[in-house]
Amino acid sequence: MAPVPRVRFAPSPTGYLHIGGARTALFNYLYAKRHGGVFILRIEDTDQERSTPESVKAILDGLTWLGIDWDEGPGKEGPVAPYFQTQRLELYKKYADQLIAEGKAYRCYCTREEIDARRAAVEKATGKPGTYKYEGTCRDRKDIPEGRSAVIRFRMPEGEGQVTFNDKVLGPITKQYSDLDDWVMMRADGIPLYNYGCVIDDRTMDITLVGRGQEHVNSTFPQLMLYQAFGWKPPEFAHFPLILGPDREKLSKRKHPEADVMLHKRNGVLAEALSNYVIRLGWSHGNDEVISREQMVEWFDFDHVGTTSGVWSPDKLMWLNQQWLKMLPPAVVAEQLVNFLAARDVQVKAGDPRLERVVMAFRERAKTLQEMADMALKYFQHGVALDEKAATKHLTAESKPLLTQVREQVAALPQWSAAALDEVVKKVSEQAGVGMGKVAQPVRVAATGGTVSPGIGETLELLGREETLHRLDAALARP
RNA sequence: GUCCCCGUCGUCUAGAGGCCCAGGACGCUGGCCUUUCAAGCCGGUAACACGGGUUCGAAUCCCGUCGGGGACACCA
Repeated sequence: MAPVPRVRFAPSPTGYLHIGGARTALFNYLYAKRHGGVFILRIEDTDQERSTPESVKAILDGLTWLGIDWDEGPGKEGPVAPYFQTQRLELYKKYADQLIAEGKAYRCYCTREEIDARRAAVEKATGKPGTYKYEGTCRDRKDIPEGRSAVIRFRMPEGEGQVTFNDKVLGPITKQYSDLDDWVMMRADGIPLYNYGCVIDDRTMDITLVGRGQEHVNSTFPQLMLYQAFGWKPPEFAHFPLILGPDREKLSKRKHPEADVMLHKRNGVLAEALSNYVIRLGWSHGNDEVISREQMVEWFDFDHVGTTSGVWSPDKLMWLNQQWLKMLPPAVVAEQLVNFLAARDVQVKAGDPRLERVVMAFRERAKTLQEMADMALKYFQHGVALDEKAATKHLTAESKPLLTQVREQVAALPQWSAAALDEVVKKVSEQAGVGMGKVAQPVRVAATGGTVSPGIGETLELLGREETLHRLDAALARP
């Protein structure tokens, strides 16, 4: 009987939720849901300088917005709590002591300055960066130098050897011992470093599979050494391809503003669309493009996670967003549109019947809620400014009599509906013996100020009788 | 530089030896529809990095070259 899969997302709270992190979270989440497992959120806040409570909140908010809810983690204390690394310090100490007692780790009294100097010397001598490896100065040190604090280093086994693991995405990957060194597990103040804290937590939280970005494949090896030293069976590993910016470098907060999940929310992207887009970057299910959360849960697997990094494409995100704008129930979209209208000083109460009509009218024209709000703006305002060019072209001496007819007939309409309004335009143009455009365009310009809008009946219906008549009159009154 | 990973249309990808002179999607583009703009529908554009093997047969397997990315901290 296989144990219940337990996976985790372990962000460090040093900023907003990153797109790459969001996808890592989503992959893990889907894997858990798919296999009836548990999705754990662990906060790796051991970087004292950079971790902030605001970042924790930002990450939680981002995940929540995307509909990625955790089974255990902050606010959802479970059997292996706590879920903040800074609250698990005794654990790290306990296991470090054990390793030291067994001679598999040791205290190192070299100061940071000494190490830095030696590294600089080596790199200067070889002329190559990244070639420094800790010499093992304190490996067999017996004395305890006065006035010096000690970090704890892992003791790499001597001699030939290699570490291998079978990645669920990449396949077997191997590293020679000789490429590793005695890395620092814990600082003098008892705060663990990533590779150490990560292993202790994954172990003590009963994680069965570690899914993370490919930037972590190299850190898997020292981590594996630790499992070996403790005699623990390591979890499975799955490394996901990176997401690249337009410059083909790893999407980073520094260089790529689009790395911010919530920026997209602010831009009017739907959570459904963003997660749909992001999951297709690095994973596929045949030719399917528009994928619901339910389908993701049903279909997700590591077999179809790709091995190659993907480039962020705003075009496709926009296309997907519109697909979702059209697929979601109008009421759902309307609810979100309210905020975007409010930001434009249009106060509409959620549930206002006009909202859903706006959504239906503009979801085929807008790619984002942002655009939709811009387009919808003038339908909620009183009166409209006429675009000069459009007015000059369409509000002419020839068109005005037609406009007047339309005005009279719609005023008398018993039912203010798009169909009835369209019928009026049709009738007027037929009677005048002109094409529909000859009537519809002047009406459109009068009603919206410009030449572009949804179907004319739809447009007038949206405006309402009172506002329509007001605008038609205003246009007619124009010299 | 060292180590690790990767290499199918501009981009995201399907493809697990013959179904592929390579399919879908975005983008771009021609047309249809049409009261405008969209949306929709139909069509076009464009790729297996290169060179060697293995095999009756390779985008798919192996090797090399080149190219790209990632990691090389008392960050995560």
